[in-house]
Amino acid sequence: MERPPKIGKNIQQLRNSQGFTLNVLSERSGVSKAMLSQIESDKVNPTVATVWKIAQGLSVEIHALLAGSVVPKRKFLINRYENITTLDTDAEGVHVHVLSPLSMVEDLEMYILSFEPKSRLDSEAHFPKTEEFLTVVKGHVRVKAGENVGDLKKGDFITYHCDVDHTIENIGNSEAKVHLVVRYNQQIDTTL
Amino acid sequence: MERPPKIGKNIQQLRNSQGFTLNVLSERSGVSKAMLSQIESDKVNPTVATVWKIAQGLSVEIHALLAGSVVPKRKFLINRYENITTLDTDAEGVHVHVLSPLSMVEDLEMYILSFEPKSRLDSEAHFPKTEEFLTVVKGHVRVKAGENVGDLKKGDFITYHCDVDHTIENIGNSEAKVHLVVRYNQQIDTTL
DNA sequence: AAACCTTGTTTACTATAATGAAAATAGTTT
DNA sequence: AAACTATTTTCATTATAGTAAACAAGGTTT
Repeated sequence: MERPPKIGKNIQQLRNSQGFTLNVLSERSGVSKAMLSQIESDKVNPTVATVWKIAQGLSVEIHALLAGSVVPKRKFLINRYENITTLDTDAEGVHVHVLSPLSMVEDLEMYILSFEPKSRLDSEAHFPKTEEFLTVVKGHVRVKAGENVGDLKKGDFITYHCDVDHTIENIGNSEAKVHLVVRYNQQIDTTL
Repeated sequence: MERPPKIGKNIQQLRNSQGFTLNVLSERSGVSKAMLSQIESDKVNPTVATVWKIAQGLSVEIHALLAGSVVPKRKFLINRYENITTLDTDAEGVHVHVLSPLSMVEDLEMYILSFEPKSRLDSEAHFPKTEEFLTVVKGHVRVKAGENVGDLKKGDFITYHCDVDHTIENIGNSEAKVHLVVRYNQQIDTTL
């Protein structure tokens, strides 16, 4: 996005798709229909509060209205096993395979983690709102996130927030392997 | 988010974290420092265009500034293998394990797909901007997305947009298994 | 086709976002 | 601590977002 987003079309499209008239949306959102009309034709420069009220009336996130009409780039990227970068962690016996090359996706990272017997990976609290999604591919692991603990076996799935210290450890006596998705919600949280 | 977002703290925090003064940010963004000061203390109700300019000056997406200060719910949800819902698809020999229960995550879905020999899964074009991230856990598969084709073996990773018809098929003579992440970018696209 | 209704636009006005300059506050140096 | 500098806040003014009411355009009904 190189210039301020034109949100008029987005709003109009959403309004029409839900079959709302300007009057209806005006009632639902608390924004005058005159303003709605002008916003839809990009004649004015609405405030955040107004756009937010419109989003409420349309039952969508404000992001949906601000999204620029960017032509989707059609992606088709293969990352071969032999090309996958393998990080050796500071933790003994833990190997990290980075599936998603950096900048492939804005806010998602995917890894395969392999744990030798009795090895563990300690992570400090990430940025607020970061969450991890872990699927056990092989073996037995224990996941701790803050106060919480869970033992998992092959095929189990867990999701947790990682704004607290968390660890993954191999509790079996053979190699363990997990598939890990980390989502960075780069939203700023002021409550911390 | 139940009321219009208070963006002042977000901006101030980001500005400070980058070591910018109001003057610097004013120059970088083209917004007067007086306005910046008032916005940061939530005394005014800025325009979308203004907030967007500030985001530019801070080198972040506008979304980062609008994010509400919601207290993060700390998630720790385990989905045991035996409880995982298994869908039998219309496709013969393809089994879908839904790792992430619906509504666990807004816009991410995770699956383990198992393919008996010679089986395949055809998917129609999803909503615009949907992307899939596939890791081969076992066996050999061929992925097609529109014009593109790729053969993958265990450990390979691929990401592709799926606003076109796409298929995943087992091209080996034993069971194949893949880990699939689907991300629904529910942003509105006006160019279609 | 005139009267009526429904939906969207334009107009006149008010409230307030945005600006530049001045005042205040905080932080350093002599 | 006074003098100086850097940073933020307040003030007075201008530009414009937002509103309510009138207007215009399209479609139905009688």
